[in-house]
Amino acid sequence: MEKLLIIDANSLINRAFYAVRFLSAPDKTPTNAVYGFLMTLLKIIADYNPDHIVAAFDLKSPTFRHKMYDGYKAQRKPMPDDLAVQMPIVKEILDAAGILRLEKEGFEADDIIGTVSRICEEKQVQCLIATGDKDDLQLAGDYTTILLTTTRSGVTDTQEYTPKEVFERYGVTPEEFIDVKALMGDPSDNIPGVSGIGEKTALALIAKYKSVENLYEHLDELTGAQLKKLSEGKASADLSKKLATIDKNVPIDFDINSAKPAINESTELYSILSRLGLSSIIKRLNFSKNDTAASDNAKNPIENAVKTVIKTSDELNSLCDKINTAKKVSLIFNTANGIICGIGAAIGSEGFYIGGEFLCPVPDCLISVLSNPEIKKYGFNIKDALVCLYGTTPVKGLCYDLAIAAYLINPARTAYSIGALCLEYFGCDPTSDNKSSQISIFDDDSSDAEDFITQALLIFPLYELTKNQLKDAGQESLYYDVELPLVTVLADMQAAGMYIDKDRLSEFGEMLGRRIDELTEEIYSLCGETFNINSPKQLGEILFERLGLKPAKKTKTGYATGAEVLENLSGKHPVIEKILEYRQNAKLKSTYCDGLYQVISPDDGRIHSVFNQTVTVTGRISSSEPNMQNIPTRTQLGRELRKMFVAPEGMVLVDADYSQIELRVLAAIADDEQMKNAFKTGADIHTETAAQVLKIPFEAVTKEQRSSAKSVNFGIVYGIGEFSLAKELKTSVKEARDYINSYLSHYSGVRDYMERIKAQAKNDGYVTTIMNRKRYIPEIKSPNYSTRQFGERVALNTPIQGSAADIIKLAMVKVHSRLKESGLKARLILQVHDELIIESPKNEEEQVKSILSQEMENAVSLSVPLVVDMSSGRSWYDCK
DNA sequence: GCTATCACG
DNA sequence: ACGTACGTGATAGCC
Repeated sequence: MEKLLIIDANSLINRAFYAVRFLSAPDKTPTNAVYGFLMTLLKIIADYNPDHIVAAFDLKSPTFRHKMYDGYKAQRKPMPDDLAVQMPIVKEILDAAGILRLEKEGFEADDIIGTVSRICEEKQVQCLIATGDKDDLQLAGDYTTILLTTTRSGVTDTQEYTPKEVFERYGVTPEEFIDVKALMGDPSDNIPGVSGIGEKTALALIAKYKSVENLYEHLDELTGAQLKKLSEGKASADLSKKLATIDKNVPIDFDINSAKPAINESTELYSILSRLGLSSIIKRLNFSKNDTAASDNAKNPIENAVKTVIKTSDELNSLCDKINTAKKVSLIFNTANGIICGIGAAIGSEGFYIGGEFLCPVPDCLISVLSNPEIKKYGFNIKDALVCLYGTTPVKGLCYDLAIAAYLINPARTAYSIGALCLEYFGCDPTSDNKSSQISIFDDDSSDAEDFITQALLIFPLYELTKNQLKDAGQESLYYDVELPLVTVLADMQAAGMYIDKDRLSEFGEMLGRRIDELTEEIYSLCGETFNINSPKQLGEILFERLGLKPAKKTKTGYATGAEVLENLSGKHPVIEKILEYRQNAKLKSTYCDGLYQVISPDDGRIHSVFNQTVTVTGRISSSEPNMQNIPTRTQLGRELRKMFVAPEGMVLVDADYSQIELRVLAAIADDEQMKNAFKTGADIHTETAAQVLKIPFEAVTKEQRSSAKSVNFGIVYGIGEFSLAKELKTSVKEARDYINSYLSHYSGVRDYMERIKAQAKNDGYVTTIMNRKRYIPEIKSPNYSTRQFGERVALNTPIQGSAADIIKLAMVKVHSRLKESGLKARLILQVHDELIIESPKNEEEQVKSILSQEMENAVSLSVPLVVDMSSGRSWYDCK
């Protein structure tokens, strides 16, 4: 007999969303409901092997039940956004899979399902209904079986319900199930039922009387409370029965033969699934080789590889010979604690592993391979190895870093491991496959060996795919001229580090410690109690309960006690300013004095921050362990810390920072004549803005007016809102709105740009920078207002912040190479987004300054000048 | 492991 | 009626 499967799509998707932990695609689109739904669907298909499949959906529009009863589903909360965005994706997938979708204005999925099942009953076709809701149990019939799915911790369990099972489980027939619901109601749909009658009573009554109507005819047989409840609830019971009854006569065109193929493994389906990163779904389907090769690849790209672990120096020598002949090798370094403890290498489909025992020191044959520019190296996170090899082995011929390529293709990726990339591009992860297989040649002490060989082997096939993607996205120049050379620049900076005056740092820390102790005592005494001032929870209780201050703001967990809140409270109680000072001192001591002290290298007394090239979504570099990009400067006390960062004897620090780079970038990409002119005159941009927007002479601009203009200039770059500007300016929303309007009518190019870039982001799904750096913005299509607003601000800001990042990165590459080719000892040691710091011998200072200003100001050619401010001094503090 | 806070551009 | 300026990283407290 032919078998038709009907999917109660909304029900299954909804269940899947709550049953599967949060998952997301590489572009951050949530996918847990999609994934869970498809897993359930595939399991049911595998278990029941239907000949036809249809999926029924609810529509947003009101149904006949809403018209009948205002309260219908009235209390239902709107779908979470993370779920709502997945609905259209599931539809897209079903369409691509050739699964017929049914939906009908004015009806619910259940009614469509009922109608289809009635048609099946009439035609005597076996009908299976996959759902997560018991509502459909009323549809069970001679030819109709309900598959009630429950998903627990990712495992789908199905219970079959034929009329027989319904009766065994509930003691009523499927039709009577409607009457049960009419009595007991359904809180999730807001069906009232009879107040005071629950599931147990309803089942018992219907088992005995068979229907609501018959029950009311025999009401005289009942007594007491039950009689009272039922008498009073008759109208409600009648209404509820109507609401609970599934309509089996929905006017739909449904021809069972239009639901032909079970699942069609189309190329389109493959591309959607791979876009979403749902490789485990892909694996379960049978896509043709052509599809999986649609992006040029076979399933396991390294199936026929040969793997060898180097055991002797002779073998290592002959490997090096091989590499010298091949002129091309992929390398993956196993680094830990600044030491290379292993190298995976591949030449074509031959993979090798060189263990740590051969690498301390690195043997000459390997050094000559690494430093030979003729031998092309394809790597992954090469910077780590460069840092390890710094000073002993110059590495030349770096021609690809896969991690960086993957970052440019989509900077929002969370996982950059080779395994994760392989999963994304090939639908399988050979690096994790290894772990389960037991291959005897690897069972000695080299447990890492196979993993690194596998990774090295995977670099080539991933290179082939990613390099084409870079080309298609127009990112070749960004990659080969900026990001790839930058790997070496960052490695050099990281290896160089920054010298710090250790003793002075600890003295400063002790000073702060003494002040913190004083403040602690004062705070305790002012509060009449000791507590942990560092605990926002305890502090909140003290301030807002014990001292009775007015809690201005709330957080998820309690009272907000941030600086902003406290500042508004200052004057209300003497302890507030003490707490603010305490906070400042505590922050400086713990994060900076103690934190930095711990990471001073015992070898050279310098701090070697890690510069991350694949972290930010906008293209900026980030700095960590420690973060050297957030050393205090805004307050005098904090700024003192910069006195600790010094150049060693005979050297100076040279500091160059771009003046207003983001606003200049904005002027250029928005092509705003007014703003470009403002920069061309060379006057202070904020004063200029104030003068222009307020239509007053430049000389007449007051400090306050300049400050407001500055806030607006910043705000524009971030995607300003009148509310936030009002808060920033401490003025009314109306005034803020007037200012923005006045600003935008003067800088009309900026206004146009804001509209243009948002439309573009909506249309393309991404925005780009001047060098074609790309960021996807799925949020901009969100049905949720604030999410979408966020997307719009990001669309506005990313090209600005990202283009500024492009520019300074290019400048860094140029400065680095100029310093090298000029044979200078000066070296770049730090980048802080719009600022470069070079440690230079005193006698090179002038030359260094000239290189910095030339290369930074001319890194790119914009329609506005780029201006660099330069300073130098013995300490970072002195660079002002 | 998450939240609140605060340091930077 | 709602939320409300972009991008980072480190620390401390707390579950």
